[in-house]
Amino acid sequence: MLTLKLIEENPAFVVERLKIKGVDVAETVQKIIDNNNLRKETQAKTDRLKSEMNRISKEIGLLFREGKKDEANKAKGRTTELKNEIKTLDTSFSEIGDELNALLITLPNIPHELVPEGLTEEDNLEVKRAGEIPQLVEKLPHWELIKKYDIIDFDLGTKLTGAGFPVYKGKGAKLQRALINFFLDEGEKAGYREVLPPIVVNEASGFGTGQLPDKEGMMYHITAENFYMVPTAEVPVTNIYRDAILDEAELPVKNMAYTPCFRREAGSWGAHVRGLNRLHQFDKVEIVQIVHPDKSYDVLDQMLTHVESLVTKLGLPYRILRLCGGDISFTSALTYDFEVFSAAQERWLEVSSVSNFENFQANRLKCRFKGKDSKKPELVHTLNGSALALPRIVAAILENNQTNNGIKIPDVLVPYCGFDIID
RNA sequence: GGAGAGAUGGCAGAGUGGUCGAAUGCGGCGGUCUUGAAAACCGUUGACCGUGCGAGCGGUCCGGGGGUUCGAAUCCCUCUCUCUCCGCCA
Repeated sequence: MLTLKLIEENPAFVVERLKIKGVDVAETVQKIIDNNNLRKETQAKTDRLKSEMNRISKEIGLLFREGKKDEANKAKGRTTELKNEIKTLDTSFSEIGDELNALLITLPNIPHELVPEGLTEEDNLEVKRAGEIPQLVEKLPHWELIKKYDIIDFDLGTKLTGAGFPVYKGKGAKLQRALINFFLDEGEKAGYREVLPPIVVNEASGFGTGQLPDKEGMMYHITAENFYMVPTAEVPVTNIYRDAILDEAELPVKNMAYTPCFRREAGSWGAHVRGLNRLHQFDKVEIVQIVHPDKSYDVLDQMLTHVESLVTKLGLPYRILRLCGGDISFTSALTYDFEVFSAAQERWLEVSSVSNFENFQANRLKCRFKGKDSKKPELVHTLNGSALALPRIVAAILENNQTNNGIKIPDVLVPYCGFDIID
């Protein structure tokens, strides 16, 4: 969430900038300011009364010690009214605080100045395109290739679970494992520490990274324990640093994790989501950084370079898009999407999304750092990106590398797979 | 799943109704001594909110929430977590 300080100091700026995200928050911002003023007034009042109460309590303590029981009991009488007043004020104080919070969490992050205007994905800005689009004579879409070579089985997954939960078989399974290991090894070379987190998380974690309360519907909910299955490793990996005060010297913190990801994707099925294009369960390696506020945009570039190296090494044609105001996520200040071209579908498929959240997530997480000379802890900046999500990469590899003899495995993956062709 | 014990500052650990934001030790920071360092000694050492230009002042926080009391780290209820024993089990 946005910091109260920013809203207090520059309400017009907040309202103006959020128009780029297609929302008008003028009313909410005004309510927040009013609410905050009321909160301050209320606190000033209660603090005064509490101070008085503390004073009397101490006096009573002293009187008892000196054995002046009558005087002490007399003093007690004066506290009854005070006590009631404090209770009433305290209640309204916490109600005001709850309301304020409820308002604050409805505001999306302020988009960075580079974010293009526009409301739909049509308005995203292509900033780079590279790689050769293969010219195929005979092109089968991946959903036919997987049947032809018997490597991924959707029907079987439907039998075991339901639609969108494929079963990977033989070389198909091994290709998954190869990609995961390749991505993790590349991440390690780039300085990321591997973590293997839980893939179910509690409510506080869901809130910390912004999936809750708004996007509750995206996650599978385990109601018996009130746990959620992770839609991305971002949730557990970022929440490691919830309620943490880091030493400035520890920054940047660079973590990565492989996890399966679970998404309900309610109501988002249609013609474009055949085969591997959209799943309820898929594999992904995620990179996460926690950095000094001054460094976050350099780090964003660094992360883009890393993701770019992955698609390049896999030999996939790709483009990089800077997301426009309407397409960028609620929590992000600046996001770049990577898309690879899948030659049989003749479509660009999103395989990575790299974002700088600035201090928006950090404020929810209460993740701060303290410098050697700084008195006050300061919010960190958080960033994350997929590096990479597997299914669409697999789709593109299968489609782009198909030959009459089988599907050629990209050179970098051959050592991981132990075979160079799927036939 | 059954029985019991516990949760205190960065860590260890005292504190069972009042002057406790909390002894003590370790760690951290500053200083004295030293060519430098170590040792020793002295000082210092949390977060949040409000208020003030500021020094400061006021409030809240001893796992979370609620209660008793003039007053709660301390008593009661409840939740979560940790440990020990038993059962089950990869």
